[in-house]
Amino acid sequence: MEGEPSVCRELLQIHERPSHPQLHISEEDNKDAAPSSTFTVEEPCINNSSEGFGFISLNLNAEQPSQIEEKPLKLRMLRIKLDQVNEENQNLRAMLHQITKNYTALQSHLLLAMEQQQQQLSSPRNHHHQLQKDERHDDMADAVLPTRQFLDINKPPQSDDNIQENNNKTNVSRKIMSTENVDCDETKQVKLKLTSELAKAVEDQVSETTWKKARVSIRARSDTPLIGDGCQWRKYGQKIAKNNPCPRAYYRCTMAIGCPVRKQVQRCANDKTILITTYEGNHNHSLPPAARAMASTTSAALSMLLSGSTTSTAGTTQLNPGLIPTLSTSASYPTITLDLTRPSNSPMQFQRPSSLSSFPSFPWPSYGFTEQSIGFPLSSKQPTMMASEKNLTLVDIVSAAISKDPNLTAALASAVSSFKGATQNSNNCTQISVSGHGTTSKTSAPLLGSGKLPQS
DNA sequence: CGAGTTTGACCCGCGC
DNA sequence: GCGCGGGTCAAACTCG
Repeated sequence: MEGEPSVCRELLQIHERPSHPQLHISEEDNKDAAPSSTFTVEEPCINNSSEGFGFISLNLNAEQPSQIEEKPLKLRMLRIKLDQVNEENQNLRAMLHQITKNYTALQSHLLLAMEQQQQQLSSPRNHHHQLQKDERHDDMADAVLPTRQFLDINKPPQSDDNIQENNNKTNVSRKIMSTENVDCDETKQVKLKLTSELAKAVEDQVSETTWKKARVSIRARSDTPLIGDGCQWRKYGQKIAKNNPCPRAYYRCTMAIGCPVRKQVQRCANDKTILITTYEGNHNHSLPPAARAMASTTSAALSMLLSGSTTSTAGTTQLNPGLIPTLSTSASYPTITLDLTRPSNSPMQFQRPSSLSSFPSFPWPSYGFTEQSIGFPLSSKQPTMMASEKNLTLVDIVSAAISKDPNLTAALASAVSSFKGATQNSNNCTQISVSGHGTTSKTSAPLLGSGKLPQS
């Protein structure tokens, strides 16, 4: 930098690295600069015609050289420094604008992917084809959606310092609740953003659970022994539990060695068409897209349970008669149950594809599922009816349930709110049950990678 | 033959 | 300490 007008060199360097347009002028540099030099600071600005930053020139010294000589050099230096600060401020503002822009674009992309997934659920013939697309979308969604798996257990107790943070997270939930009824593009964007915030909050909150073990239980009608959930399981035991003639099967996740996630599958004693699947533990590996959706869903449910963050009445006011949270103190561990077996008065209509119009009408409305998409009804006369396409997964049921119907989220909130009060009277043995719309499923395909179905 | 299931035995926590 | 019940283990078994 010796003996040359360093400011000009600096500006050249700035042009060469527009992504980091920092102007650095030291006093040493200006000692070498000729007194008559014109100092030019370029301010970054948003270039609308192309991506990245553009520049506008700001000439700081329009004075004549003779006038410059009259002013102390220190004043000019201060002015330059001031403009440096302004420039940095502008730069940060521009970067923020760009990030916001990218974020919005990403959200739109995610929304589009979610809509495509819903369409895919409605048209099972495209199911396989769409799976590949979804996988690509899912890679992108990884940056937004939480990767927290089914549950977190054995986490350290929540400290008092986290209470304020939790309150903030609670506000995120409330914000989502409060926007449920508004339906416009802008609101969709806001909701999507808030959902993302909630997902992050979920991830944080779940890790702060005060309970050693917590579970998510899902009740769904199914004639088959298992409902696929995107994961690979191995049965390691079976037991006849008390007060239930139906055996309880124990499964362990085999997608990775040492994965601690387990699940129990048992039919309801009162209604044997209801299959109760209970998840426990936290995957120690990456999940396939379907299982990841399930993980997000169950984590969200569990998070609501663990945070007790639903003192807001926004959720309860939107409950429809089919979403009736109930409380039980029979569970050994804190358990949140998503009951997808009860019918509701949802305005969403059950769309029957024309190809199945000969089948009788079933009373269970669904979260946008068609009979075809959920693989139902399947009579014994049609045992080979699109087995792969009709593999309704638990992911489909629960994810669609929550994404399609905000009332289920509200129901969760309401249930947790009730639970919060209930836990004051009972110790860690409270079970929450949240009833959603009735969905009945019948799957013909086994679980991923599992060659055999358990004979429970 | 390997992967997955079955099933009786065993372990462990909890209540009395 | 004892019994009960839920959960897990592991050898035997099944299946492709």
